[in-house]
Amino acid sequence: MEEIIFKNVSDINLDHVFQSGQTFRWEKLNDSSYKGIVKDKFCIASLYGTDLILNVSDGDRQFWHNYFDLGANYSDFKYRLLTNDSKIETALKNGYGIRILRQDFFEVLITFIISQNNNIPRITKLVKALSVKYGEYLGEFFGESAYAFPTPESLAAADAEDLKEMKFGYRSTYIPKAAEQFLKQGIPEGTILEQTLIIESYTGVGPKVRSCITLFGLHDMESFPIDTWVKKIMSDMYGFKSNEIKKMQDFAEKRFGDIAGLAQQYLFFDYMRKSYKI
DNA sequence: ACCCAGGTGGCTT
DNA sequence: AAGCCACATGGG
Repeated sequence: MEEIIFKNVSDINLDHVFQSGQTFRWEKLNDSSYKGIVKDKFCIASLYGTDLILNVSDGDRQFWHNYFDLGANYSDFKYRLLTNDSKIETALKNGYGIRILRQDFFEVLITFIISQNNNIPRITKLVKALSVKYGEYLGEFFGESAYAFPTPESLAAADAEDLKEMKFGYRSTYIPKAAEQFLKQGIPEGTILEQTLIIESYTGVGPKVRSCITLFGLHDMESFPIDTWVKKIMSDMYGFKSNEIKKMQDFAEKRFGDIAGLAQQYLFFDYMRKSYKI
């Protein structure tokens, strides 16, 4: 294990980063630390004041700098959101340390296919079980065997019947199918509109899951995923009816512009936290 | 026994 | 284009 230190990191809080429903591969250890697996690396991330300390199996500083999106200025983002909409202030305060991680596209594709009509604790369990069964063994890590997220090849070869036994339910057939399509097409390229069409052509991917994939897997900060929580937020805060999805999208685009996805994360995190009382 | 969770596919108006 | 409904599973 090697240590990487990023000093004076602003706008970061590990609970906010890892419990905002963007990744399902990090586990809380104590007040200041999480352990997680990213690609074929494991990591213990700790925050002491404004110093982000990583103990990692692979000390590639640039990789982790990119993963945590440390090149971006989130104070500026928040300032812009607030000047456009004073109503978002509470959510910005409660989720001040959210950052949009730069995650692996394929992992995001599969985990958000799993996420549909499901809840975060259960998604986390399923993603872990999937990694244990189909992912590469990385070694012992905090007294536990660590496994990478499965490769497209291994999931393309997975048997849907096995996935059913693992309780993936009706999503079982979607997973090998998606992996197979990804092997043929790779990461979608072109304009965001072209990418959108490709991503929604996956079975089990509709507008909401696609939106999460472009936001978290392609770092398209304009994407504004509307799930059951966001529907509630949009009706409680802004007076929309719960079936007015198109109107909500247009509103978000107008009000939050090129960082609507980030605004969504602050709102989602704040509302979900209050409802779950985590 | 119902309702809900980071919804979607398929079918019917 | 919009409105139903089935779909697996587990927790409240």
